[in-house]
Amino acid sequence: MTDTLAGASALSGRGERTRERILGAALELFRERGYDATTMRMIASAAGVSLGNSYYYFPSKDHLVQAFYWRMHIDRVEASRQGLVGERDLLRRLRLVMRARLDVVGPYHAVSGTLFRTAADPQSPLSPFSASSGSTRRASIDFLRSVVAGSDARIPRDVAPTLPHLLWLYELGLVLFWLHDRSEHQRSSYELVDDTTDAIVRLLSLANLPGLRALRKRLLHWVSDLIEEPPSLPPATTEGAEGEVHT
Amino acid sequence: MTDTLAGASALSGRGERTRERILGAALELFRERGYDATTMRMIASAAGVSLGNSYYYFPSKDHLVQAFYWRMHIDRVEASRQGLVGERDLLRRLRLVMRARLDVVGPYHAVSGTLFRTAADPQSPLSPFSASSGSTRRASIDFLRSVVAGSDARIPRDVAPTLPHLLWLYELGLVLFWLHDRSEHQRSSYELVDDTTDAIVRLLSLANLPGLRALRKRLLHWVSDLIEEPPSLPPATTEGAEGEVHT
DNA sequence: GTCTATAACCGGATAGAC
DNA sequence: GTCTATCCGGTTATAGAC
Repeated sequence: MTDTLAGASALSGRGERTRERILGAALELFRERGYDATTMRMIASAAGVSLGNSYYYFPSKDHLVQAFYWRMHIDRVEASRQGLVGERDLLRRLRLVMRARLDVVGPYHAVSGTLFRTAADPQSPLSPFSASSGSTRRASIDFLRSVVAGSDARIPRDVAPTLPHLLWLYELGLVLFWLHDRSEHQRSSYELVDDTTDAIVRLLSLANLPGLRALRKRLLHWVSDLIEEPPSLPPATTEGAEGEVHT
Repeated sequence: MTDTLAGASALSGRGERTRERILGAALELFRERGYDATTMRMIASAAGVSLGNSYYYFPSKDHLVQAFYWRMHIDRVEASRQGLVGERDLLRRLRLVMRARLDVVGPYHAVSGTLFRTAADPQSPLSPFSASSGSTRRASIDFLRSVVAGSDARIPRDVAPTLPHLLWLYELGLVLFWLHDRSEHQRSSYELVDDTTDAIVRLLSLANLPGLRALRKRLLHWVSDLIEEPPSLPPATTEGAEGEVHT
């Protein structure tokens, strides 16, 4: 139950539209003025609602960021849809979706550092690894799984189940690089996509080489350590008790 | 001039002691209650100074975190000193200093996520890549250079100049893993140190293999992209004009 | 359930007097 | 260098309207 908030949830038509107006105003202001310089009071007035009402839909400023992540996921899936149809080559499919990933966040490059700030804290609900990021995380991993599954590549049996998680981690690293990318239009990041997707596909085809088998075991071990779902919370508590960090 | 603040700077004896009292109180409170729950008012009163006076020494709460980073660097160098004496084996030297890195931050594990939060923003002066982190960054890289130089390992000519930077990046990744490490006493992170320092030394000895030469070029290219000193600011401005993100 | 309006609290940051 | 007073914005609380 810590997890429902990402998407549209169950809101009547009117509420839905209000929520959308607030989120839209927020994202626009974030892009224009940055995160810190955008006050909740501004967002409310730009959306034409009261401050209190903003908090009705988004319990905190951070929740707007969470909604932003979800939006980016949706947009990215949408942006890749066309290109994926009929494309069976794994390299091309990976390149496509990773480029799409960068495309959708592109307009937010200047703010993204600040937006991701909170996400860097593992204790924060906004951490990509947290329970409350679960829906976005799972949706992303599922998407990546479908990207692989839709290709004609043969994936080694033991790698297959972990591969989507690995790709998700890779994507996280990519975004981290992108954040620090000072080249114009983040061209470097796009080049990095080309280079690394290529490397990934190569490594996959080499994974059966005896010399790499040990390394592969190691890698899978470490990834599972990191990716493992956090221990489920005691069943008693129902509220969003994420560890009282944000007091 | 954006860079002086990390260490002790030029303060009279009294100021020096006051600064130290404030920093000490802050770090203690951070460990005990976490970053967010520790208010500047608490820090000031624990240090026996007024709120305003705290701000005289640390222009923002973030600056306390910057001082924390510097302190960690110092402590880590100190913690490694003994063990490095007389040790010429590169693997052992690396393992030693990386373990020391984890040792010194250990007591801060619970808070570190929050402390590193701001650091995740590339625009923030606290970013490890920023100009104002320059002194700590350079000191760390210099230290790593000395760790390599003090060993009897032969480093390929083209790798040698970049190796300290590479190790610094590796260390960053290590700390990132450590942040998310939920094993008791972060044992996983220590195992990761053992595994990866080993891998690094192996890779170094293999770097001359023809198959790896292209990969090496690639890697060095990407690292230089990331590590490159940010373009120096226009000479006119003297103040800490880091990009007005924190308003 | 959706929304407004308003006041208040709290903590980071600043101004300016001593 | 040190203080007190004040501002500003995220957040909460309340009380009530549609």
